[in-house]
Amino acid sequence: MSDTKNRILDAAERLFGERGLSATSLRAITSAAGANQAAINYHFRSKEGLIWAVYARRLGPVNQRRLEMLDASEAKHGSGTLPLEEVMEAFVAPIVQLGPESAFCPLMGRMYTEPGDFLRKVILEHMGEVARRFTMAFKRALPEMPDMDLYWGAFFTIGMLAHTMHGTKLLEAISAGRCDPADREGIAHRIVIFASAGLRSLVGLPARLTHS
Amino acid sequence: MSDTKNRILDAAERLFGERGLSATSLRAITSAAGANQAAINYHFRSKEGLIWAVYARRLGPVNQRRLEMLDASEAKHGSGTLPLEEVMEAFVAPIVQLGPESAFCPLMGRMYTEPGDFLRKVILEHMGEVARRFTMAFKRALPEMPDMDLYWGAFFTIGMLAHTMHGTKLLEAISAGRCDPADREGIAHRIVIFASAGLRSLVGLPARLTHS
DNA sequence: GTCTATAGTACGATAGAC
DNA sequence: GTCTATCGTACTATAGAC
Repeated sequence: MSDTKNRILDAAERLFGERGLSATSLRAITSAAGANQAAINYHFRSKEGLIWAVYARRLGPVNQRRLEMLDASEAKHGSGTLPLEEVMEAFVAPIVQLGPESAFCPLMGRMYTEPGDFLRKVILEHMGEVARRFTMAFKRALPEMPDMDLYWGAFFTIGMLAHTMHGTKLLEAISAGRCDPADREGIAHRIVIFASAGLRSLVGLPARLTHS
Repeated sequence: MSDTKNRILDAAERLFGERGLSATSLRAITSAAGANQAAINYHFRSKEGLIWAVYARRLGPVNQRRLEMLDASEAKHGSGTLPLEEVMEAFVAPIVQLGPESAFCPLMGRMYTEPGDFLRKVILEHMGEVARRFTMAFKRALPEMPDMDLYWGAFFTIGMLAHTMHGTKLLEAISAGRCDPADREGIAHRIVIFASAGLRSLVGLPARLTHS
């Protein structure tokens, strides 16, 4: 792959993350990459083609690592029940540990909230296998849990995760700078603990809706 | 307030929510509102002025309701410990129950993730009082909890909430349409239960980080 | 594979009549 | 308070030389 192509991908990843997809012009990207305006059209055909390539370059490895960790957990526990925290960690750790220095994090965090239909195709293409495998795994980890509660819990978990990936400026504001966003292992563990406890708490929810 | 001004606000709220802030042109807004291009400049001075007005119109009432519910809870329990679920409900319910028909929901959901510095000023202006009051309330609900864990938990809770506000298309995809996003009371209760359990689970976390 | 040059369109903002 | 008309700028995409 040409050097120019990679420089464009790097610049696009950073600028898309900082300014959003629609607010980032191809001019700004080629300028930051030290490339010519026409290079994007040559290498990626269009702005959408570039966006697709930016996501594809990072999502593949992250999802591969997720599935590897899940494979390891399933191999370890045979056909028995899977520990919820282990499944959750396989889902959470590979993306959290991209690290705060990765320019891809804000894009990962906005993957589900960026407007436009185009990103949906990216999600469908890249997340299908992960969604299937982890849905099965969560059911093996919480066999007594009704499917509906599990769907809600997975939805909430993805929300926490996306919000955390997008950025920790809000966390620094909330904590007046006392929480350390660079501690990726701590973040991953906190998400695993919080989401696992939250997921378990939804079991048999209707009976508990009377708390108020 | 003039009729045109309100029609512009309604159209802007809807289009900003559907397409994002930077991808929505003032032309599209005035066209949808049946107003003249120049009307936005007359009423709101600029695109940023319009965005500010769109947020201000909805954030005020939501945050007022949050504080009212918190006031009621504090009045009920005197100077004692506050029930965590009650504080959480005061924070969550007023925004969740905007209802899926409210065009403001996606904007609320992207409030923390839309790129650009301008929205930060909106947040600072409108969320300061809520942040102060609820930080104190959560500490009263979980007096034994270290501040740091509480900040993390609040951060995660805001993430779940924002993600849920933004839209439930992902939830419908996950659940194959079997979860009902129109059941706002059910959503609010699920968030309250999930986030409260998650928050409690973070207490004394370091000792439990050895699970893996 | 990289460049220059440009077509064709859309943008935010404003001036000035009514 | 609402209109028409327009300025100046920025955009994506492409054609065609090298």
